[in-house]
Amino acid sequence: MQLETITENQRVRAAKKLKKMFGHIDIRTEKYCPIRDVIALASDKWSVLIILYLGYFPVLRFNEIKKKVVGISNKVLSERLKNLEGDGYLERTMFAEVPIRVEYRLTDFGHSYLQKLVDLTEWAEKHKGHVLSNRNRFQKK
Amino acid sequence: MQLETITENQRVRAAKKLKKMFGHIDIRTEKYCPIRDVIALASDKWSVLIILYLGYFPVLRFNEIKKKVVGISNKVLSERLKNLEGDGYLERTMFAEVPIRVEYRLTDFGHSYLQKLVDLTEWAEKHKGHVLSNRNRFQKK
DNA sequence: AAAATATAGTTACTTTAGGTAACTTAGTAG
DNA sequence: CTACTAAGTTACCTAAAGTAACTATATTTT
Repeated sequence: MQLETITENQRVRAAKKLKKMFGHIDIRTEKYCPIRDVIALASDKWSVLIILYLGYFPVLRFNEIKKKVVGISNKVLSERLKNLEGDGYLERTMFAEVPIRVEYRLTDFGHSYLQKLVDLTEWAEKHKGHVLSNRNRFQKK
Repeated sequence: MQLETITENQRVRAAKKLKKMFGHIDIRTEKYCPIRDVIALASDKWSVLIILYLGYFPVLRFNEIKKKVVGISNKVLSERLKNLEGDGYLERTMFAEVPIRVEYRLTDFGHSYLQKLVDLTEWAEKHKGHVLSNRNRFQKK
């Protein structure tokens, strides 16, 4: 099993940031909580996969996304695209051709979020072995 | 409205990382996908809030978490704690007192994930105004 | 002229996950 | 012997997610 190497320094920095965050925003009473109101919409697996694919392929059409994000249904893809567009992560361009053509691409804001997701994905890729072996061991108990 | 300032450089770096990721792991065919198998479990709003609170308050008991993570039910809190423990983010210590006492704290691995969540939360905090004004405008259409 | 094709969805229906509230367990205090 | 406490669990109900068939529209094929 892999040893985690979080330094004391990193831990202290995180604690400081949290103190700042929890000091300024009280997640309980704040009208807008960054987790509940921002992250919650854009951090489910489908949205994350959509954004990552749009980070890799700058322009994708509805059915292209559907092929890449294996397992997603029309209904959920359509919902997620609408939400992500609504929150400003991506833009939708419709061409009045027949059959209709619609293109999706990340906005600048979407690219800003993409940076965070790439970080997170790298982290997950690095640690997935750890998670999965833990999960296995736990289930056997 | 706020202007996003993602440099061309950052964008290129993200693209390179993605190329590397998409080159090595094919999210479609991989047996274990970091998004579907790791991130998906630990990125829902309840899990994120639990981990952030455990980052700020190093040790918390069941009912303490429940009070802090306002709105969570016993059932969901219990489920999330079990999942997060199972995947190795936190450890559970039970004291055979009466009434029973149970303590939760982050593992080293949990602290490693906490770093990413703090980053993400900072980002969300910084950009929540942007998201919410977009959302508003979009709904009015 | 009728039928088939293509894309980007939508709709009706089923299944699963999430939320609500009452209940459980065990030992101590009154 | 009744009440209380902490940490859950259980039964029930609602909301979200998944499934599969359907729609609109103009072009292409038969």
